[in-house]
Amino acid sequence: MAMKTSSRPVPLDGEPLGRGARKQLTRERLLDAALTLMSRGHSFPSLSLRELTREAGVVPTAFYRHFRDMDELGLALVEECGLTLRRLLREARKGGVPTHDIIRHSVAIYLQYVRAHPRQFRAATSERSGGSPAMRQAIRTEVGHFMREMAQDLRQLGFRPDLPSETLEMICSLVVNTMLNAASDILDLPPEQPQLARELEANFVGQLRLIFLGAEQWRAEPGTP
Amino acid sequence: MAMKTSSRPVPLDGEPLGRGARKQLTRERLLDAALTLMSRGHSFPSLSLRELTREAGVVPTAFYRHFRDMDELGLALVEECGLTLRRLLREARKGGVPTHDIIRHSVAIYLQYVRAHPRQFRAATSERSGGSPAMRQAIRTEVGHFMREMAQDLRQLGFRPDLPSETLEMICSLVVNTMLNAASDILDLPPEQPQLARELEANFVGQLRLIFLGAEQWRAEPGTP
DNA sequence: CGGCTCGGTGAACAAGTGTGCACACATCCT
DNA sequence: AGGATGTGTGCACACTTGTTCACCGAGCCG
Repeated sequence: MAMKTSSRPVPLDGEPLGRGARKQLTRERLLDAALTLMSRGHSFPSLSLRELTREAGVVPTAFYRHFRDMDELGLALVEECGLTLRRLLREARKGGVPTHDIIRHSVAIYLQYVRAHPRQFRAATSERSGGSPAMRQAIRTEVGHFMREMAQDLRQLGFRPDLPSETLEMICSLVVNTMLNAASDILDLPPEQPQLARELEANFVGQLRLIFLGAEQWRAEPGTP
Repeated sequence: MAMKTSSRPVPLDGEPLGRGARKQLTRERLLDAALTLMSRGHSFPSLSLRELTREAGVVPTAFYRHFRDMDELGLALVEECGLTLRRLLREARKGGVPTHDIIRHSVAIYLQYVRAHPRQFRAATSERSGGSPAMRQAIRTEVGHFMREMAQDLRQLGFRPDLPSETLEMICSLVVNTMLNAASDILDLPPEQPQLARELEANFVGQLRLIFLGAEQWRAEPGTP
């Protein structure tokens, strides 16, 4: 008669947690496992349910206590990452009006943040055009929120108050896309190549400066330097 | 004894083809099958070898006559798509100096091309940050070629001859990224929504105009000691 | 305390997967 | 012509996958 040592949900800490708290904990473990596996090269659509639960340290069937299927987990993942990344915007909001040095500074902060949360950014940039149509749409919506917040911030900072919101959002969409591309590039270069990182960062700064240069000159008087 | 009607490589045409030609034909069929499956929502890393050969109309083991594994096929796919897309650049090269109407025109041509080759663009934008590290690197290289060609063209057209190649490539990299993002957006919107397509196209045109506006106003290093 | 809820478990299944092997047969090179 | 080459085939194997089912036992509510 084998001793069935079943039901050992949280071997880490012996603290007695509430049952709801415990549920959300393993739920977060599943989401975290997805991010971890993705950061190891797997792309989300190629993740298997079993692989995921293995990484999370639970039995495959436990998955269904939290999500109907992988798509649902994907959507939850997008939402969580979106929240995390928008927290970044709030932090970076402390910067000022877009002048050159401010851009350089913001870029440094941003890239530092990217490097500190590689799994989230890898997932965001990876599945932006990779996953299921539903997931793509969700990411697009999230990026849209991001872009709109940035536009609102620029307006509030008194940047080009003459421009209609439409134009401002067009500009911010360009900025956000550039930021995400830069994040993807940064995460892909070999870790022990500070020179490449410098070049990439300089490139990134240049692109943003170019964009804001164009934004400042947008619809300005033609032929008046 | 059952009649084994084996070895029927090409049931389509009875024309006797050279054996090497036949090989390349099924090779292209495999690549084509990959594109087709991807255009149906599958992302490349989630494609199975059997699914692919099924779509291509060959037996699974025949795959190994052409590629060692799926990764190798992926790289071949990237290369083929890169060639196809660079052909586009040659066509679009007939445009002139970047003025506003020229940009609008080029955008129209580009989007038309995107819509005419949805599978290639879907694959390119989808796996740009999605696939295996090797695949990402390959796509990055391909995009780099694209970007360099564009920079060379701009130079040859006499656009900002005072700018160093580095800056020009920085600008073109921004343009290329914007183009790919636009392609991804275009392919993702519902097919029966011309209004959304118009808005997206206007957005795209605006972003490119913004970039070139900034590029025209760009001045050399503002003092970096 | 006693029953109920419900997150987690293990066993089981059919279906699909990658890959090795021997074989057919059209094409090519002597 | 005749043998060599090499692409496509069929079969086989071990393995993983998603999903079902009954069951356990801790947490919660009366």
